[in-house]
Amino acid sequence: MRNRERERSVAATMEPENELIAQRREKLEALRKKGIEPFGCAFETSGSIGEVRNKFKEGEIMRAAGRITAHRDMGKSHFVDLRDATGRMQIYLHEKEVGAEAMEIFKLLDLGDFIGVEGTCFLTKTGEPTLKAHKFEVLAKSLRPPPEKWHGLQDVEARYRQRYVDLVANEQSLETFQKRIAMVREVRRFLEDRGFLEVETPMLQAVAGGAAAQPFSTHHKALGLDLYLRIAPELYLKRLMVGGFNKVFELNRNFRNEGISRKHNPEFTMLEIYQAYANFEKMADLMEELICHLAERICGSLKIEHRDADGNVTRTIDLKRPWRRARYMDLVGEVAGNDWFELTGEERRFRAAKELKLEIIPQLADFEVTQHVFEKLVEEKTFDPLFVTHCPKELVPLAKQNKTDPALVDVYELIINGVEMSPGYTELNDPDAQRQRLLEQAGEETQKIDEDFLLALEHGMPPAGGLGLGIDRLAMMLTGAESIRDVVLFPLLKPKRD
RNA sequence: GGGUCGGUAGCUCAAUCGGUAGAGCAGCGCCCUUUUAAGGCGUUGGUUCCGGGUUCGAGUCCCGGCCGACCCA
Repeated sequence: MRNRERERSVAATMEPENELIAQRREKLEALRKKGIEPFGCAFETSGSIGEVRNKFKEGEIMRAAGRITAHRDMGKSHFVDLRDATGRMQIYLHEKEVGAEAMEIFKLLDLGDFIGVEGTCFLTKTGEPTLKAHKFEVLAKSLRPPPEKWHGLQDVEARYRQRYVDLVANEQSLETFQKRIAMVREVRRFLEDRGFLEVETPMLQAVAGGAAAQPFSTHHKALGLDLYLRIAPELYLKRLMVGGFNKVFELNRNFRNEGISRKHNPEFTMLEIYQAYANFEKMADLMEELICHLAERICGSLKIEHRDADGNVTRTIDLKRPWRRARYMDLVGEVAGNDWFELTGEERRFRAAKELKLEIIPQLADFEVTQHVFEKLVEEKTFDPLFVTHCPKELVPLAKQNKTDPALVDVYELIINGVEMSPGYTELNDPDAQRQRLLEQAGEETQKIDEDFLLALEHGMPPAGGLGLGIDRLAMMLTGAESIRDVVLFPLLKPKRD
């Protein structure tokens, strides 16, 4: 009694109830009146639905549990689809098998409810593997109706806000996330097989270093200490190099307090790898190998096809090795004229604006004008893999300068699918040069100097290669997602208010 | 931050020039013992995102706001 009263008051505090929800609540009560607890307990299964389907053998008894996603009512016999993330299994229900009482309970079930079934495997006329139920249990009642069965959940906002509904209603969305999960698993296997150790370094940092980005700030009460969520793990992974770890990686979240776009979520997943005694070229080889491995494992091919909603191929990315490697200056020359670097700053601005039709705001430094040309005319137009090497040092303060041209750094920037996918460096391990470079950059980028990191370098860091890989962007490339929000389970949105 | 587009039943979508808000699915009732987007007959369901304004009359036009998508910065 008391329970029921509490339930009513819970219901009453929520939004005005619609008829469909009210009906489901009535069924909930009706089940309880029959002595059935609609939010059941543990149910022994023969495995996930996918596993039951694999083990399926005519005549054998199996137990499966899942969500009811379809009901085909033939009068005395009923067909029900049971689903979980591993697949679908058809259940056949008939009064002869389960008894009249169970059929009364079955009438109180809805699409979206969870049940557990024990039944005999058989094939229908059309050859569909089916469990002929002899008993079933109610495992959980769903109080809200599922989306339309054919179109699924289309509303983009609802798909992000209620991803759990999206995953149930849209098979394509489920596939995308399963691919992402497989990708992350394969990255770990690949690196472990090659002797890399996975490490965990601080996400709360007193100085947010390792990249030029706005951090999120927070506060530790007990220490009275302002802290930042990390924008990169780089400086801690390098401390581990100092500590004697020669091959390490970290695969986890970074946070950047900046704009949200098709390519940016404030929290995103990054892989960083460091290898002692390597250089950027060795890291490029490793990256090539890793991404090809992932493509083969997840997509079964090095040719990745992106399709639109109608299934037409909109883009094909060819990952066939070896991947092109070209110098930054040569690539800019290809699109902006081979004399680009002989021009004065003024001439470059003029050409970029007038001939190349780019918007050049006056605040840009000279190297930023060139970088803008690079981003618009090279990066955004390059879909097959391209390693851009020997970038200007202003762009990369943590990499080693080139021996023959100190204006350049020994790095690659890997572009695939029109976006920067992975940077790789020959890491700077000279503490004095590192301090100088950070000071040069700190002026404009408000990057504070991490003195403890410099202290670590003074203890000696072996020469090393390092790389980063944007896992979200890689997932977009491998799944054909147009937006990062389609590969992040719960992307950041403004809360909905009344 | 700026621009463009969008928000209609639980879901997917209609609604002509400003003139009674509709359909399919889901739900509910009935028929049907191998269906699979099951089928047939009937039927319920609306704060048209929110707040103002114009008008005899607003889902539609105007202003403001909220949320989202895309583009730009």
